[in-house]
Amino acid sequence: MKYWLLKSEGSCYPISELKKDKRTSWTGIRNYQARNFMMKDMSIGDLCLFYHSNSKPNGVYGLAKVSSKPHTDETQFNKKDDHYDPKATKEKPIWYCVDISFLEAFKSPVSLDQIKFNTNLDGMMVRAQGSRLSIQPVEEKHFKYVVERMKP
DNA sequence: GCCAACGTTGGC
DNA sequence: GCCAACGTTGGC
Repeated sequence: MKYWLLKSEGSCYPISELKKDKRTSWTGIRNYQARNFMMKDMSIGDLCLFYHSNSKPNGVYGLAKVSSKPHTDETQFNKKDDHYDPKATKEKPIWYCVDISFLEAFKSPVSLDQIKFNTNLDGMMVRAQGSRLSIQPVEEKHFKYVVERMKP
């Protein structure tokens, strides 16, 4: 069992949308490191912190679970999609994604400020300056601590 | 809206 | 393979 943090722009696809959809394909990832996490390291049942960036406040808004093996991200072939990649072909896809399922929307988010100033979360990747990676591995102790709502 | 950090591209 | 230029992300 592994733990992850998935970033989404709050205005783009918030946890409330995932709650409605129940399940979605995590498409549009166009970064090799993030893609490789999905292709090689994620397993069905892994738990994910659902993080909103560009929000007020930024932070973890809920939980999701990996619910499929990696498969091709169809948006790479769609010219009308924001994430269209002209270099990708059906024969040689470049981008992959997994499906995730809704687990929980927090009543109140665990804000980035709370995460930053809590010594129990020292070393958590999302705290690092300039950390732009949209899929991040999370240590079990950090995951559990956030889920327990920052209580000791 | 600004801008620092960082990933990607492309010329050499 | 280097690195400058450029585009994007994301916190503020």
